[in-house]
Amino acid sequence: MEQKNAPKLVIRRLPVYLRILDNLISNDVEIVSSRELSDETGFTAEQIRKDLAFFGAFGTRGTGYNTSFLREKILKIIGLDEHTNIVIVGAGHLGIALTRYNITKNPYVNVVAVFDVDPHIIGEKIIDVEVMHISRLKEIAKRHAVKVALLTVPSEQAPIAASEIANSGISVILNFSLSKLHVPDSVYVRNADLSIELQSLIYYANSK
Amino acid sequence: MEQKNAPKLVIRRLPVYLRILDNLISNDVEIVSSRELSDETGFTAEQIRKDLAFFGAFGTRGTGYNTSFLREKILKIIGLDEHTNIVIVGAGHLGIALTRYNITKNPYVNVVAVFDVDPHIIGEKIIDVEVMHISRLKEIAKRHAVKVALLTVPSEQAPIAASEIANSGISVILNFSLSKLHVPDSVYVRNADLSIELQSLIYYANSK
DNA sequence: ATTTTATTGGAAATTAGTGTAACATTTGTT
DNA sequence: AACAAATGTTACACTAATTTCCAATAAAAT
Repeated sequence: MEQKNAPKLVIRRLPVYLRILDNLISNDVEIVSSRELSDETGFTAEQIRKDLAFFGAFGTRGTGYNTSFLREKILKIIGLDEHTNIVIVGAGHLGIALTRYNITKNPYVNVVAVFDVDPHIIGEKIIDVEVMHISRLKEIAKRHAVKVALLTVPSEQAPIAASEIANSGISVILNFSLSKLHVPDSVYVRNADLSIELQSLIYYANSK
Repeated sequence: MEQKNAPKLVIRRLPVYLRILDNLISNDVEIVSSRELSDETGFTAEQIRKDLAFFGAFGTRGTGYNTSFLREKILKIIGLDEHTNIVIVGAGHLGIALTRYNITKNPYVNVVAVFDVDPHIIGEKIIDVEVMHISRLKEIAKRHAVKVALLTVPSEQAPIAASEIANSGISVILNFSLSKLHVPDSVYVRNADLSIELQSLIYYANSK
């Protein structure tokens, strides 16, 4: 899409801007300056301008950024301008939390279904999303062109679930389990490991 | 503890090494090379050696690293050599998931209690951890010298909960809500924002 | 005992990213 | 027309992080 690869850290900041824009728009704010974004995010105004300028000139000099326009641009950059279909594999507490969270708070991502193996919960609904048996994963993934799976099963079951996901044609896994996943190169895995997050935090807690 | 500040990214990788060492030790593996750690983690062997060498010379040349010795060293560096007491504020699905997860999988961190305001769940137990009313937070935090709180309440309630946490003497918050927390400077907040993680992931999913 | 092989650890070079500043440019307002 | 406000662009220093290279060391093989 762009000539140069965007720095990873820039990509991580874009969703932060997006959220603030959503807030501003719902409060009928039409214009925002990099200074105001700085106050909200904690990043410096210069950095915010540079981040945005990396992808193009989205602001108007002397005025600031049009919130709706900037929001559209960021959506397009991230690739959220069309709804992204995802599935959640693992209907435990974490899977349920993520499902509800996405449905209620994340307007850009659509949870198509939640998968599990426990017969007691199959057929239940989490808000309006059905819990299905994992054997239906491939069928559903194909039908809805699912790109991303959130993996929230217990670590012991993660390798099997991961190979089912890979087999269904899904190419990106956000792995919440502790297990290292061995999948074909065509599948991109990002680990979102909450206990690692916590442990690295404790380092800073102790050095205060 | 050390002369220079350790790079943040090194600190984030240490828990990864720790987990692998735990696995190796439970399989009675006594020696591991940076090459083998590389295979497990995906980081390069050179980087792993450099990460560890930052804190001292823990390996023996020609051989590798003694797993138990290295584990002890890393625990000491992070500050996990003595158990760290934490609390979880918010007994929803995410709070319950994190509580169970820590109790069963994270031997270094001790969840003292879970707090909420919903009278229906107060007094219940999550495995062996009691759910208490938030009004008891200060008392419990003082008694158990709690350093860290995981904040898992809905975003609307996050600011109030955060000020209760700050008021209880806890100095580090891992914030899972979407809300930006305004707390005194003495409190360190780290945002663990799952939807931002997901959105930045989608950028990479689309650029494949 | 000597050579070979495996491996760490440290120095140096390189790359990536951030912070700061300066300033031309554009827009809106008075 | 003049002024104020804000972006976008460039330059540069600084810091963080990674990669590369190789000497030093230890164990294994001959």
